[in-house]
Amino acid sequence: MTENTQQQHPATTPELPTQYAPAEVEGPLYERWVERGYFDADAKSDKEPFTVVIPPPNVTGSLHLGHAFEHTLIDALTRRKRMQGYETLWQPGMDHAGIATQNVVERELAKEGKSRHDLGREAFVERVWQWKGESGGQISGQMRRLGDGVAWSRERFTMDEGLSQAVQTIFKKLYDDELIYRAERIINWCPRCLTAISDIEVEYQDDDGELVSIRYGEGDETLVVATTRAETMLGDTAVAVHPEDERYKHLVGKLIKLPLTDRSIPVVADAHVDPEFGTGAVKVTPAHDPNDFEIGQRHDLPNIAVMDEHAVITVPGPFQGLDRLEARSTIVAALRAEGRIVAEKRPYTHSVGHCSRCKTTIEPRLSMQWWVKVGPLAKAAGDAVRDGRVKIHPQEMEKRYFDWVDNLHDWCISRQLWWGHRIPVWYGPNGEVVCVGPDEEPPAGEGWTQDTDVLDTWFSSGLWPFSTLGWPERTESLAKFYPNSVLVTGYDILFFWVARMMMFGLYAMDGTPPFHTIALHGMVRDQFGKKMSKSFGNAVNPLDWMDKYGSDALRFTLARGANPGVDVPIGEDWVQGSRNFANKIWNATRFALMNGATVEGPLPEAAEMSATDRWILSRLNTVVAEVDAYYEDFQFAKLSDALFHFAWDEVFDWYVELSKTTFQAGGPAAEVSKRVLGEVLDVTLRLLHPVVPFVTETLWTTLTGGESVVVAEWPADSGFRDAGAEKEIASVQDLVTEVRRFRADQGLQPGQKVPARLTLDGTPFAPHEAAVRQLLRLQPEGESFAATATLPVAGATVALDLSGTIDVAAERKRLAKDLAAAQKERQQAEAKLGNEAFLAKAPDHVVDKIRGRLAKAEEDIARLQAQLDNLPAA
RNA sequence: GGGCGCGUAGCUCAGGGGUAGAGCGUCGCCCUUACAAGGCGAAUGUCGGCGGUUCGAAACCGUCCGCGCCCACCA
Repeated sequence: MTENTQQQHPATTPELPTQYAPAEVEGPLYERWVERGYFDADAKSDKEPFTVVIPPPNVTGSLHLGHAFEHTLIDALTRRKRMQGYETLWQPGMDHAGIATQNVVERELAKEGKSRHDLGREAFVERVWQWKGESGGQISGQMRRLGDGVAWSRERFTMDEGLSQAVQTIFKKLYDDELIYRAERIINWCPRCLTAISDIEVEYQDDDGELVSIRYGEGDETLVVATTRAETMLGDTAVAVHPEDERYKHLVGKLIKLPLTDRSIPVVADAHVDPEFGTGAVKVTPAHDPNDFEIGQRHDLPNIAVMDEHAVITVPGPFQGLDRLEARSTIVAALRAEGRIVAEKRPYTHSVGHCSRCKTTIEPRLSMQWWVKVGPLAKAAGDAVRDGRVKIHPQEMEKRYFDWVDNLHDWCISRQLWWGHRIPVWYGPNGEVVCVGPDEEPPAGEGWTQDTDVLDTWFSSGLWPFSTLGWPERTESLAKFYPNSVLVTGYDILFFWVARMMMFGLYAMDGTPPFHTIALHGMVRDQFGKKMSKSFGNAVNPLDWMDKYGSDALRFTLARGANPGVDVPIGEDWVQGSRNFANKIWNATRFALMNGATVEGPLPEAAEMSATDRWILSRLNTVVAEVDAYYEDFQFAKLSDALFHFAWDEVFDWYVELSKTTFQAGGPAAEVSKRVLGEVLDVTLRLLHPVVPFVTETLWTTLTGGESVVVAEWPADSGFRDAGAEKEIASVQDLVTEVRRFRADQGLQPGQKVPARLTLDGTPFAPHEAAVRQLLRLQPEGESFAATATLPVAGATVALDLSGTIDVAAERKRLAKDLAAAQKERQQAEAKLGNEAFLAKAPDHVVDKIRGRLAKAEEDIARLQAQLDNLPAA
């Protein structure tokens, strides 16, 4: 350190090369953090806890940019809290993701030409565990690369033993409370995955279909029904009409012939039918449509299933063995042959449900399944948000949440899969249910069999906030870290996961909601705002960008795009920009080290500091306060942007540049500035650390000699503000900018020295003369000085000797343009101030602002006029 | 069919009653000993259209147009 700070030339500063090479430093830094136990969470600690769980990634492969984004936000939050002195727990783990993972492994098997049935259940599950090992390894590798400060020793998996215990315990509790039951209902069946899925696992999309109108009945007693799923007619057990529909009143209660069968079915009156729609008569297939099922229940109709689990027709006869699509066209053809198609098929776009995992069209099917009775659970979950015990951020999302929990149907939790938590229910020889749970063995003897189904994967992830802490055991960790402080997750799983955690958390933890705040983020999109997907070819492996630009660059880019609840686009150029920022911080710190910036000891008294020093410290503390406020509101984009501009624009481009002459001159003023520069960098690096942990760690430890910025103290606003210094430096900036502009306009090479006479009216500018001269390459005036351009800026005058090189015409034109603008500005301001209504109604600060604007305009006019007058004749 | 949100610089997005902002991109000049992954300077918008409220509207209200998302049992 000491050696380092004595160096004067970059060539002899071996510790920090001129370019930041992230790939070389990130990996070792991360492992050091882990070894030192920074990320561990101690349940016995006296510190206030800060808990956040990872939304457990599915073990279906590797992490994508969406995970990188989410992890960046969570990691930044916890790193800040850790620096603030909280006992932080960032709970890691993964999700077995039942159907998703099973599908992935089945696809792998298919490559070998095998199906899961070739292996059998046990071997298949073994195979999935093997897959889980590989996928899990990749995922944790990516998390380390990203810098996720998780408590690795506490890593959990939704299928590990403790969590299985939790699953069985809550299942039993719910069953005993009659909140879990078994019933035969219409469920969403995926004929490809061969399992039931819950309502939210169905994705509806508008598909093109054909609506055919079919005449049912014989002779006078006929009516016409329309359908897009003609094949289901084989299972029709009624035709329904509206009770008030005069057209059909005479038929209600009668039996009419069902075409293609030897059955006749009743016409029933049911208010569900919309008489305005189609013909006003609806075919009723209770075994294959949820609405029809309900009509069937109301009218005591039989349920006739016509398809098996593969959606193949099972009704004996000509259609048996056809799959549903073949059956559809074949049946329509047969009906047409009988003259029963009254209106030809017409194209019809309608909403069709698809399996969210494999996109296969769902077949509604009557089936015996296990259900969670959600009523009381959902009520509690809604109330917890309604009464403010749990906050949803951004608040607009609350509406969606209420919409969901207030209108929830019972949750089908059984899945006909092999990978997952097997349902802890045994059936006796006569099919009677014996439950179960972790503490009960099934009765000894023959004939008892366990349910072969597994639970919906969200059943176990719904327990995540407390199952990971040891529940149902009343562990120290549970006491310390439940409820979670905040949940950070995507709005896309608000219903799947968040609402379920709310329901289960409140239920299992005696009414204590699982978290205080739910912070929802958006989805990562490509640089054009398009959804990322593998098939579209715009998906990015986060590792590629991390290898190329560093983890910090990726994290900073993602954080900068993170407006609450809004999707975040990202493109490679932007990551590159963030890498440039990291490099900029790197080099600014090198500069500070080379110039002997110090971090030891108290800050100098205000009276000892230059206006430049006071200005930057004033700004620094303002930024500290801003960043804190933004963190509390999950405004990652804002806080990242504030830090970016403060560091780059204010500290690096102005403070450092203005201080160079001070450093060069040496003496007491230089010592003061060295301390200030050290302070500013020290604090800025700490502020940046949660978002860009790696580069800040290297720089901060080098600068301060501290152990690690991970455990450094989070900066506090000292309260220091100096409005006078801020104003003074703003004036200096104006002066410098104006002269730079002039130089550029006049085509003066940036490096070219120009003799100049600086007249600094009043004291404020005098101390800055040396800095200004250096920044602007202004030399002392020579004997032959001939002022050819004069630029008075807010109390200062700069006369430049341009030795006749000035382009007078161009400058005159420019000045005239500016003068016109200033005059217009003055006119507008005068008009406003002359407006009675404005003066009467506008608030004082607005009026003052306009007055200020007028004054500024007048000053500009005077200055510009003077400049014009001082221009030599062309 | 309901609900929510969005249309602001070439692209992606902040902002939100008191003179239009950022990043990236573009143009010009510079390797000025922290940094060319850099410095300095510049250009760029009828803030989707039309009405209304207001002293003042990109912002608030209405309406229309164009997008997106969520929910829903339209056969």
